[in-house]
Amino acid sequence: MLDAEERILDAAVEAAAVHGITRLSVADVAKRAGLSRPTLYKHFPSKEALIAAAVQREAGAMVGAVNTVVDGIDEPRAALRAGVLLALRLVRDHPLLDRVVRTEPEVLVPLLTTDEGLVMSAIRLPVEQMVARKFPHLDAVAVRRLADILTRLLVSYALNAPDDPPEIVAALVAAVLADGAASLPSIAAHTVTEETR
Amino acid sequence: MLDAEERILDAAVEAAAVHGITRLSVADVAKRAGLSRPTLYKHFPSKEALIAAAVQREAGAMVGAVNTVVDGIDEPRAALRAGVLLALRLVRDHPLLDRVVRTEPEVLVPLLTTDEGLVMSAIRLPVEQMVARKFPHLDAVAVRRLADILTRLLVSYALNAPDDPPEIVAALVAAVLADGAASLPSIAAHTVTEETR
DNA sequence: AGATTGACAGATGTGGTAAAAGTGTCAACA
DNA sequence: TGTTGACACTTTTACCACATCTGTCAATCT
Repeated sequence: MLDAEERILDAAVEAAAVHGITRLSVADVAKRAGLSRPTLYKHFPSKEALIAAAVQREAGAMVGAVNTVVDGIDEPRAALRAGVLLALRLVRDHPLLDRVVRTEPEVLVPLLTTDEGLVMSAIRLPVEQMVARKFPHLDAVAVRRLADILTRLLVSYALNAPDDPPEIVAALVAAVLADGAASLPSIAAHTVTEETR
Repeated sequence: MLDAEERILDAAVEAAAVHGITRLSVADVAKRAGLSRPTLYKHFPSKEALIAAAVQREAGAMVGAVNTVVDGIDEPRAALRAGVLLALRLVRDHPLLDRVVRTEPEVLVPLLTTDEGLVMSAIRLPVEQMVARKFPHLDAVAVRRLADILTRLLVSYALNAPDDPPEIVAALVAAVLADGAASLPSIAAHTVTEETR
């Protein structure tokens, strides 16, 4: 049998994807995990801690996957494009994130505005580390600023799906951030077909 | 005496900045404009039309100001920087916009997500036209994509104020979009002092 | 003993309703 | 012609009874 806490986190993500974040109840999570509420409270001290652990696990998995892809490519612009592409696909295909953005986006507002941009700062850290590894010639300040721009674009694409497919967007962002507007015409239609998995 | 409709729009913006968008009442607007509700309804057929006219006027003024500044500068990167700087200052100093983002950002959610990104598409049009004028060597598709990125960044900065001052952000965005990451180190501290008005 | 659970107290959220405020439109007035 | 008090209708607010949920026991089971 899987680790109990992993099973509980799976149940939490599943329940949230079905009923939404605002309607998430620990009774529902416990039932899906095959145990009762008091047992669940032995593993997680509160509902808030349960949610925090779940989002941390989901976000960590995404960051790890993107990190792996990025580190497997030497050339900065190609690595950037592959990382952005994977990130776009992960957020688009994540059932819970998709559910929240589509049906209850208002819960994201406090995370994006009030809490000093909690989401922004959480995403910016791994993004900044990746940028630092791929653009070693940039100093720390330039890295931070480039990471800020990239983070804002990623959040924007996650909240408001672009018209173009992820392959185009990834190639576009990588081209502009790496080489500026002058490199834009190099993003031709063939990029789509050859990159489509 | 000023034109009645202009006075009504002034009153509407003022009332919304004080009481918020959700608490905006046409009785309040009428009182501030120095007339009664029935008279106000002679000028605007409904509350919805009044709000639409107000945001259209405010947005139009901003777009016009940015357009003027951008068209006064030939060099693309400098024009881009000046336009972004002015846009950042305008949104930061706009009392109503500031009030909405700070105290009732949830009203922005439907505008940014559901309505097919009504705000995004409204802002993208003038941005796209400016980009097309300043980067004439780019084809229509490249212009649209560059404008999309610029629009997303502007909206992001409006919703979530950056750590750096507008002068830095403007120089940064202009440098990256025009020439890519390689041009980043050229954004030094002197840029701030010499640009601060 | 260690893990699990039914059951409880307090907090939180839901549904329904009556009062209040707001919208849009008259006919009457200046 | 331009303005407004007053009206019907809709939407919002305030309240309360009720249901649900959270977090924590002591009791139960293995």
